[in-house]
Amino acid sequence: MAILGFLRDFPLHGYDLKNRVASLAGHVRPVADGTLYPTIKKLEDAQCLTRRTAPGSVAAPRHMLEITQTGTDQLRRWLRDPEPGFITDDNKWYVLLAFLHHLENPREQALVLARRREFLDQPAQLFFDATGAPIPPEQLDSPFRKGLMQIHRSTNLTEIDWLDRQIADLNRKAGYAVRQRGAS
Amino acid sequence: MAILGFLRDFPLHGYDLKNRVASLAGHVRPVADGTLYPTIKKLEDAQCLTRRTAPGSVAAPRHMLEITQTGTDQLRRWLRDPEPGFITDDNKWYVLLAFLHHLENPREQALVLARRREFLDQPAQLFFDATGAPIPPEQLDSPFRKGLMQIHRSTNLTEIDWLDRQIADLNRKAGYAVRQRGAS
DNA sequence: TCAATATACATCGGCTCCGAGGTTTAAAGA
DNA sequence: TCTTTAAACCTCGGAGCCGATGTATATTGA
Repeated sequence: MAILGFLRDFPLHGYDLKNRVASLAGHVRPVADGTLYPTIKKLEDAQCLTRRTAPGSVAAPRHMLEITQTGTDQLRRWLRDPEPGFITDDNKWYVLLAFLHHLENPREQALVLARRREFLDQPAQLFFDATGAPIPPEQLDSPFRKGLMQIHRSTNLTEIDWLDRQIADLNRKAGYAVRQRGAS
Repeated sequence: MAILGFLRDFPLHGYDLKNRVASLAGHVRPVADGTLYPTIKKLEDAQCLTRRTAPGSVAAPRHMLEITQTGTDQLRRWLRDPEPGFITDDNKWYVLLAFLHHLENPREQALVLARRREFLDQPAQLFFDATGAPIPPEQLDSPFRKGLMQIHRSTNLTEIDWLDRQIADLNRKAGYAVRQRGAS
């Protein structure tokens, strides 16, 4: 998703892509050559991108990669109907968020944000005692577990706040679009 | 790490472990049978845990798992000197945090928190333009990328705040310990 | 002039993990 | 009584990813 997402902005060669992906997701977990290049080849085989050789600006020749219509469609499908992990795993969610603007319909964008919002709403019950009964945060003896839950709750609230404002914004935009279509 | 961490609290059988791991890390990404049971076997082979069969309270017989001294040592090594991913990947970091109390020395605990603190300190530069120049957050045209960076910064500050208070606390504790040893 | 470095691409073995499928046991319901 | 459900465990094939290794090219600097 990150490869197609970046290529949707402008054509890039593999090495550049590697650095951009590394800056985004890789801040957390850098992407290895052995992952990137086979993936590029897979996307090429699937006709999601095309490559043409260009002289390297500094050294070896580059393969300039360009996204195709097929690739754009694929990217939009991934964004519109993301796999569960992209909603529940923060790392993946951030990657998705970084390219959500490529889904051009504000109503569809809002739907994706709503899925995340819904996920954040369910209260996290992380720890249980020997009998299986949930332990409330204030009864945890480990200060680290206490902090873990504090941080989790606080960051969730921050994101929920942003999500709600964003969803309202997008629905307003979608509403205008409908009214304009209705008026024309 | 989660398996040994949970077993350090009290003995459990595999099925129970599965639910607990799923509640912790699995809130994000549930753990599959095909992952859990081979891992238990690996830990048993490495003498990190022992198992004895007990009648199932509800149905099929259970394998009660108990952590050994070797397992405790291994757990402490993982906690004391975590792999980079456990510092930089939020999911893994939260798992580590959930069991950090099993590292009993407050000075060692503080050192781990300091590693996370150091990581959070480096400013995240996530996006670049076509020339490779970094794009400042306020110049991003995508509201999602803007929000992404806002949330990232805000949650980082929350965690940094907690980390600093916690590290100070732990060092105070370690200081008392030293003074007490010195006075005796 | 020659080595060292950085750019840029590629492959391969190995490891981890998942999901699908399967087994056994006991309780619950029809 | 018989089926269904849930608990509890296990295995295997395949997919994905990583790290090591290797190659070619241009610049830098000793």
